[in-house]
Amino acid sequence: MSTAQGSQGLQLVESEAPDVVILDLGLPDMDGLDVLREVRRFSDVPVLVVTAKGDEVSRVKGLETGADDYIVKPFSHTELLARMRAVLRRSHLPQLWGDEGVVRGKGLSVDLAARRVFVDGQEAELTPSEWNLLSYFVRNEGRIIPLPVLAEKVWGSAYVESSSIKMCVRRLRLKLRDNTKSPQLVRSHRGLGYSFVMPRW
Amino acid sequence: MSTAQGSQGLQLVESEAPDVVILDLGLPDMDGLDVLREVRRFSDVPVLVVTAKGDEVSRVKGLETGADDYIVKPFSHTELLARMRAVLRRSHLPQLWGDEGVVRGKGLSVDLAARRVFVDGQEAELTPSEWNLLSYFVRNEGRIIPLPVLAEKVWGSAYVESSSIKMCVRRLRLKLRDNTKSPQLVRSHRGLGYSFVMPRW
DNA sequence: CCCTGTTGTTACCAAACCGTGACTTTTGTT
DNA sequence: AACAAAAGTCACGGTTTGGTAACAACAGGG
Repeated sequence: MSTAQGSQGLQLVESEAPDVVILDLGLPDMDGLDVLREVRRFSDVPVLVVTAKGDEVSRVKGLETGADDYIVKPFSHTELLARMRAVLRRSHLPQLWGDEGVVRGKGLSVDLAARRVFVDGQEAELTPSEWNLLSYFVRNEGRIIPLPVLAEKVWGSAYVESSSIKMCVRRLRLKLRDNTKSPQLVRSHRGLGYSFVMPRW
Repeated sequence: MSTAQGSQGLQLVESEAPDVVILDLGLPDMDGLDVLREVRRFSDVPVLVVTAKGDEVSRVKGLETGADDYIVKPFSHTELLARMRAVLRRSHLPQLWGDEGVVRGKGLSVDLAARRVFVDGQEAELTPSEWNLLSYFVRNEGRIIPLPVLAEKVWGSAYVESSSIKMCVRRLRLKLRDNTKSPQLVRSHRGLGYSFVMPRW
C-alpha cells in the first residue's frame, strides 16, 4: 500500500490493481472526489473514504460518488483494519454468486436473471419498482447508498420525492419479511441512506 | 476473447465463432444495438450486453434486440463470470431436454419432437399458434421475453398487435390449467413481457 | 358453399402499481 | 426533558396495463 497525490494515485490504481483503496478527502488539493470519480470509470475496487470529524458533507458526497464505506478522523489502527476487513469481505462476495446468476443468503435467494425472489423457500412477488430497487441493492451489497443515488440509478435520473423511495423501501421490506422495526436486510443509516445486507448462513 | 470496435467485432464473431459475446452498448463509434442486430442475422451466439446506464430502458432494448442477458456497469469480476456461466448454461440447455426431446415438470410434460403436451397425465390439444408459443417458451424457460420478441420469434417477424399475443397467452394458460389469476406457468411481468417456468417436482 | 375451428380485433374493466402529502414515531443533540 | 430533523407510516387517488368477453375475419375440409 502507498500514498500519493491525485494523478499519481490514479496511475497507481491502474497499474497496481490494489485490493482496496484508502482515499483521504481532507487533503489540501481537495480534488479527492474527482479522483474517486476517475477511479470509478475503470475500476470497481473497494474505496474506503477518510473524512475529518464533523465533515458531514464530504462523507455524503463520498458515498454518492461511489465510495464503499467511510471512516472519520481521528481513528485507531484497529478501527481502520476492521473497516478494511469488512470492505474486503464484502467485495469478494465469496460464493455469494452461485453458478447461475443466483445470489443466496440465509432464508433469501435472489435470481437476478429470472427476476425471482425466494423468502424462506417461498416465492415473493415483487412489483417492477420493488424489483429494480432490490436488484440494485443486491448488486451493491453492504454499501451505503444515499437517496439521491437511488433516485438516479433505480428511478432513472428523474427527481423523485424521498417519500416515494421510502415507501418503496417499506413495501420491499414487508415482502422480504424484514422486520420493519430494526430491519436486518434493508438498513437505514440516518442522514446517509440505505444499505442492503445479505444474511449470513 | 478480445475487444474490438463495431465492424471489426462483427467480422471477429463471424470468423472466430466464439462461445459467448460481451457487447458494451456504451461504445463511442457505433450504436451497439445495430451491432447486435447484425450479429443476430447470422449467428445465435449468446450475447451478454453491458450497459452503463442503470435505467430500465436500455436494458429492455437490449433484450428486445436479442441479447441473452445484461449486466450493468460498474460490475465485479465475480458478477461477470456468474453471468457468463449462466448464459452459457442456458445456451446449452442442460438436461432439461431429456434423452428424448421431452421436457418434464410437476404435472406438465412437453414433447417437443412429437408436438404433444400432457397436463396432469392428460393430453391437451393445442392449436398451431398456441403450440408455437409454448414451444418457444419451453426453449427459453425462465427468461423474460418482451412482447416484441415474441412477435418476432413466434409470429415470424410480422408486427403483431399486443392484444393478439395476450389472447394467445390466455388460451394457452387455459389449456395448461394455469390459474389465470396468479399464473404459475406463464407469468406476466408488468411492462416487460412474459416468462415461462417449469413447475418443480 | 357452408360449417367448423382457429386467430385477430375492438372495447371495456378490474386491478395493480406507485406517487404524494399529511401525519406519527424515532433518534440524536442541546 | 425538550426539541428538531430524519425515518417511517397511512390512506387516497390517478394512471397504466394486463385480462376478459364478444365478435369478426379467415381458412380448410366436407
